[in-house]
Amino acid sequence: MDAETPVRRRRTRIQTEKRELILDAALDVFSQHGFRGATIDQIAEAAGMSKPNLLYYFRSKEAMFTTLIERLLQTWLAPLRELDDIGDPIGELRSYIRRKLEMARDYPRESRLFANEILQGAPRIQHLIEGELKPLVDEKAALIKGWMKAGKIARTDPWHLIFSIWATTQHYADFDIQVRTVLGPDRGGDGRFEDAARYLEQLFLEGLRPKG
Amino acid sequence: MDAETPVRRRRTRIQTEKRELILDAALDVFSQHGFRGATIDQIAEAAGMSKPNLLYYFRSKEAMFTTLIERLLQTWLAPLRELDDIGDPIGELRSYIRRKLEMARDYPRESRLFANEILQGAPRIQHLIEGELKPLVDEKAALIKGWMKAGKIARTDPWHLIFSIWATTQHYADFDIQVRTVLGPDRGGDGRFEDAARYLEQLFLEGLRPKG
DNA sequence: CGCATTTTTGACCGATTGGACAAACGTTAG
DNA sequence: CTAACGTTTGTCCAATCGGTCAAAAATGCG
Repeated sequence: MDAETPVRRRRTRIQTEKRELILDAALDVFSQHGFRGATIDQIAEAAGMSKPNLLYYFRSKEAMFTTLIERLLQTWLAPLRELDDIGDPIGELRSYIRRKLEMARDYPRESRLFANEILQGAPRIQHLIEGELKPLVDEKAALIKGWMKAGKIARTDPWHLIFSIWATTQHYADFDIQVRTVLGPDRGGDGRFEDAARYLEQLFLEGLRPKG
Repeated sequence: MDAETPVRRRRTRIQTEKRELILDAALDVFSQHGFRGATIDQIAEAAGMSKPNLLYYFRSKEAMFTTLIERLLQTWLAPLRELDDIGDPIGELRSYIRRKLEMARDYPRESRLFANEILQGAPRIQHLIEGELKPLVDEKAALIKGWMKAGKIARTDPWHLIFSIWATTQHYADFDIQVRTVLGPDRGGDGRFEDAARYLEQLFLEGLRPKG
């Protein structure tokens, strides 16, 4: 039944707490070194416990990873789920971009872990991309297409529009080192996310052609 | 003197050929599994030779990787180097975006290898980012800033503009699996790069706000 | 308290890893 | 032919890996 915990029936308070502790440490290590680059010993040390103790709460390294990434995907897709037909389309897209950028700022580990998995060809989550992500994107693409037909936003490809929002926002988490290095000590500080937010808003709404 | 080959003075024709063969195989394996995920045995098999034979041409796994990524960075930055003040600014940016997208299409292995390294915090190429990439970006950012002052393109942040071009184009190499899965069998075929090119041109030039 | 259950750990194991090394093989110039 | 040099490989090694296991420690419970 339960493939992750050694306990069949019910989950102890300690088990719940320790599992969360381990998952947090595992997120640290996995996001920094990838699945193969991470070792159970590293995760154990980050969690402040012994290796066999980790394997008491998770049956394998793989189990930690899948538990982590399945949970992660949900929070990662939440902003897209909230995209709906209530407000005005431009405002909806603007706040979606803003929320995705905030997630890149506040949850860079999650973004990197996801990026790492996709980079390697998504060997462990391909079924989730097909079964969850694709249907959601198709649904939202249809919504966006409706906005285009109604003349609310410019006509273009909704799928690639979503890709470009993902790419530009997650770039600030996944390529953080490069961004900060290129921006330098002064411009690469905490303010870089506000700069990015301002820039992206202009890019997506106005483009680069001069107004004159 | 030469830290990579076993031969001090000169490089044989066989050495030159075999080193290229190995580097190509190494690019395959490294780009798919990352540095730690790749094994010398995998590279050896991909190159059709034995493991000790590999280590005759490259003193270590690390030597293969650094040789590969240092060379790669040059070709990867070439399109940005070509950005200059000759043509009109809009056309320059448009062709830069097109060339970067073509590179994502034609050299996905290089893109993924680079992305993988940056994701892990660029432990092996940080000096290149500081010493080569940053100065180049600063130089081109100044060029773009001149275009803005001259009213040739809209005023915005040149650094983040460059980031967004990198992010959107490389996304089609690095997140290829996700892109193809989400687009589905029909739209995710070979035509996806033309669709992306059309979309990105509109995004960067016009943005999403309707013209009416 | 005493007993059962849960939690923790030291010791250990087989497999895989990057790499060393010497011997064998191939090639070429004298 | 043969000596010298470049190339290739079988074998081996220490380190590290994910994971097991039995026993000890802690905890909960009557």
